[in-house]
Amino acid sequence: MAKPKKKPYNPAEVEEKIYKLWMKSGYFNPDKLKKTGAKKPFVILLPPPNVTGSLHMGHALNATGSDILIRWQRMKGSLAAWLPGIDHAGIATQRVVEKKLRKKGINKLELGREKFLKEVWSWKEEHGDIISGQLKKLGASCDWSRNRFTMDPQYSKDVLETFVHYHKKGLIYRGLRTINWCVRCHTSLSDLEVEYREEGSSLYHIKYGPFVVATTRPETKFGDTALAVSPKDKRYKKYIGKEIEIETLATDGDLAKPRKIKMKLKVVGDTAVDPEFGTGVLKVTPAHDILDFEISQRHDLPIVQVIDRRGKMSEGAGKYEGMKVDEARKKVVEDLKAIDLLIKEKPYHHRTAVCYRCNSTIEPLPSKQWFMKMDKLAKVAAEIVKKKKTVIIPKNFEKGYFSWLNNIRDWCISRQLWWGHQLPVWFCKNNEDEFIVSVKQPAKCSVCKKCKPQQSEDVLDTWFSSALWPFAGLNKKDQKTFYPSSVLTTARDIINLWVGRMIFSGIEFKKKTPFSTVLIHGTILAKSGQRMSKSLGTGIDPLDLINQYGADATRFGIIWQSMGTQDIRWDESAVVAGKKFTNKIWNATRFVMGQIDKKETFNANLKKPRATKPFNKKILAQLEKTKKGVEKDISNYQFGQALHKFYEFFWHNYCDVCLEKAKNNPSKETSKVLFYVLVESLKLAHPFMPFVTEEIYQSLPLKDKKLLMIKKW
RNA sequence: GCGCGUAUAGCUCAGUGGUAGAGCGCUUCGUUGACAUCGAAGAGGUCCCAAGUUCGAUCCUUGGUACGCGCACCA
Repeated sequence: MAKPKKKPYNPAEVEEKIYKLWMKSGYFNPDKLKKTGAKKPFVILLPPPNVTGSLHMGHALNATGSDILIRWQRMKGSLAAWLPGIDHAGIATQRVVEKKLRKKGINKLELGREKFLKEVWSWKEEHGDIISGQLKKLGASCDWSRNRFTMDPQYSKDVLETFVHYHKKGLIYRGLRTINWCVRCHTSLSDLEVEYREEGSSLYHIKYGPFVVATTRPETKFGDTALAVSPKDKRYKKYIGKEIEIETLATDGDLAKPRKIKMKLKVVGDTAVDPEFGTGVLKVTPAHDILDFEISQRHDLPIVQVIDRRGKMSEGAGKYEGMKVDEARKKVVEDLKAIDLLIKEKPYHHRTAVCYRCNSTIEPLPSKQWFMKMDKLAKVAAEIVKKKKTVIIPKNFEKGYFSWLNNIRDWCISRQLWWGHQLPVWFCKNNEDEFIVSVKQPAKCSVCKKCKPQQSEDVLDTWFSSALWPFAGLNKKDQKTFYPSSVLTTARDIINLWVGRMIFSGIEFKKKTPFSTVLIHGTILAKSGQRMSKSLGTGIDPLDLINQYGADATRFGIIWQSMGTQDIRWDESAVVAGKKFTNKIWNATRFVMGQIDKKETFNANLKKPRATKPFNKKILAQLEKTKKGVEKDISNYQFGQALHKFYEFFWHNYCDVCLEKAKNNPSKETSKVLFYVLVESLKLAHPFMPFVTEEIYQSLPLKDKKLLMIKKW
């Protein structure tokens, strides 16, 4: 006779049901948790994923770590609160919606700001919950009743009030400066939003009168307003402060006939110039290079713009006007060669600035933008970490943090986008540069006393609003309970972009650092060691893993590989191990239940049974040791180590030895011990593998049992 | 350029100043009572290289090499 097939544990049948059970219980919400006697807040902020995002391995790693901490603390009796939310992600979202409209043949500009924003909002309504749903699939026990969006009315109000606050304090100003301009997104970017890409290019040596200048960007030469040398450079000392006459490329006349023209250029001495580089002479092009702009400010040099906002040569470039920058470079080099001003061309490895969102070239351009003065705030942010009010784990990231803060420039906070928090700035219609800063629209202009001022078209940098994440949009009572939070777990690439800014914002507005610990987890890489990315085809979708192996197995697989804060070369075999392990727990339970008298029920407050038999004594001792080890590891954020300990105990001590012994020595004592160890194991495993443990727990013959999720640790 | 990290089994990684470990994979054997998503047994390692400290180094020190990452205004 054929043996009936046994059914292994099937996560698909269990997970959704269990998540609903948790949601229905309300214990994700600390208000409800309070009724169980929980008092001491333990708060984690979910780094708000972009509204455009969908769950990737980084999110999954981050969320699993946070969920382990939150579930552990909840079981330990803390008032555990995991506050989720979504970031409006200015540039990213605007791009997505623009693309979508373009496919339908709709142009953003034709549509107009108001209608475009309507489109973005409806896109948000449609997509805004996707990532929350994916986090739920992973088992994340966030307090969804407090789900925030960075453009919720209250959140937006807090953002605008922050702007007004800083402006009143004199920390926000408007100014014309050369800033990073993305020619595709058509907006300014902060220094932190610029990334660099290695590119082979050329270093051109060009004749400038008595000098030779080495540059990678000959096409910007029409915007030169000086030459700069190091004040210490003996070769050039005599020229400093003088005007020299040079021969250069003319911008007028026939494009086909390059010719020379004479012009005068001032020579300045500036310490920013490295005498060792190139020829030691720098052409100062204030409009198209940020360093050059700074030099121009120190020496009071004029700014001549020759490239426009589309990345094309502008009027200042004369006959080259309208050419794309790359084209112009080729042509200018050709022309310089033709008139014997190009000395040589050397291959050169160069790092080109690109937009962190769209990856296209950044063009430094002069533009009127809003800036935040950073010197004082940076000092505050550094102090907090120096004094260990906030501890960054691992410690070596502190170095980068400090070096960023020590060399910081003012933060460009305005963006030329439509999607975001529109600046609470109102311009007088009769005086271009006069404005009023106010959250509400002023009824009458206080400058000209006549007009109805018009709001600035700009919006704020997304990171300006994310900087307020630890408290913005929360009501007063919640702020009191949930600020400051406990641990922030996040990826290393946003330490400065986000974490540092949250720290000084927290001090500015709440007088306390927003979190005592920042845990920087590793990065999950492809097995090849490459970065996981969709475009490289190296990405792994955690949802595929969940569908194939179950959420518990996926979490197991991630945590199994998370040893401390090391990067992870992703290996799916760990998820396979996780699936086997969930099944092992499932089957061990079936065995234990078979050992127990069917009519017997246990008190939910199970006491440690007395053991006389050696193997029973032994397993109880091993359990205690494992508990201690797991507890210690979780406290130290060593999630992988904790999971390995539990695995070793459950599989190799409990199942391989203890259960086998029990087969040959059945007794009342043994079954009591087996049952006790099982229940304790479920508790230990729950933060790591919440679904299967809860499902089993619910099936146990326990009187007055509640949820494993809130079972006392 | 400066800073940081990593190098241990076929793969992904733990670990320890004194016989080297796990998961996955592989080999052989084992299916009538928890589990074949299993059990038992096993193969598989110059612990990157060199020097130093030490009675003893995979571990500590120094110097290399390789790979990865971060920062910077070298035009």
